Amino acid sequence: MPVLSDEKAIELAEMFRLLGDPNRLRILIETLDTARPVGQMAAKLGLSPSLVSHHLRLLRAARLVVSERRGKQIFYRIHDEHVARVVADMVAHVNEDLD
Amino acid sequence: MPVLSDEKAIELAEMFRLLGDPNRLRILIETLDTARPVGQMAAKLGLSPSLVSHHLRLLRAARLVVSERRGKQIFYRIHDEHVARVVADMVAHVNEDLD
DNA sequence: ATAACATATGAACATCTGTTCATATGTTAT
DNA sequence: ATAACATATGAACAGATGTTCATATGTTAT
Repeated sequence: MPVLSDEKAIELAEMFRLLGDPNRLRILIETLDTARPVGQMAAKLGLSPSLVSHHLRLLRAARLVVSERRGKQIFYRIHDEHVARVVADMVAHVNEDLD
Repeated sequence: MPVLSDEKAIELAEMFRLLGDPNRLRILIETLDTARPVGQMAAKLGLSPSLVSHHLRLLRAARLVVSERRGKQIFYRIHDEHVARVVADMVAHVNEDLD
């Protein structure tokens, strides 16, 4: 992890920033195991479909999730395994507070 | 990655949020390979010592870095390998934009 | 003790960000 | 075409956040 260009740092930070909101993070986590439609996530998480859609737009623009239409619904799933690992590693870190 | 409690989600998001600022992320990355004093990082990154100190306080409070005094200076280094891996994985994701 | 150095802290401000609400777009039925 | 459903979009507002500046604390020398 040597020198990192400022541009890369900004791009990286942008990714992390998107994971930095509780609701947006919960939405992303929902897409980890399988593709899910907006309404289902909204219902499960107790959020308005509008809010979930707003968050998914940001996650999609940052290539953290991908979308696919199936009939009336639009399914979202995680973009790739790297993103899943990022979340998993942070979970491991948080669960390590037994100091 | 099944169900995640709301409290855990908030704690997780807080970690990611801290990595979500470019300057704060660059500071954290400086501490990845070895412990570094505040002034050195400030000089290298072109930031004021005050700003670096503010950011390090947040990173330290969130247990993302640990500090150690050596004489007049205070050295900061990454808290553990999990955090380092989180950053490395996200770097891998960003560098994968060859779709 | 005083000076010089290194870092920390608090307040203040401008900017950014998540959320809500209303409305629009697109899809599948009747 | 119309209705019902699913998601998207835009504006607007309240609250959060990064940065600066001034000042304080702590450390090593003289």
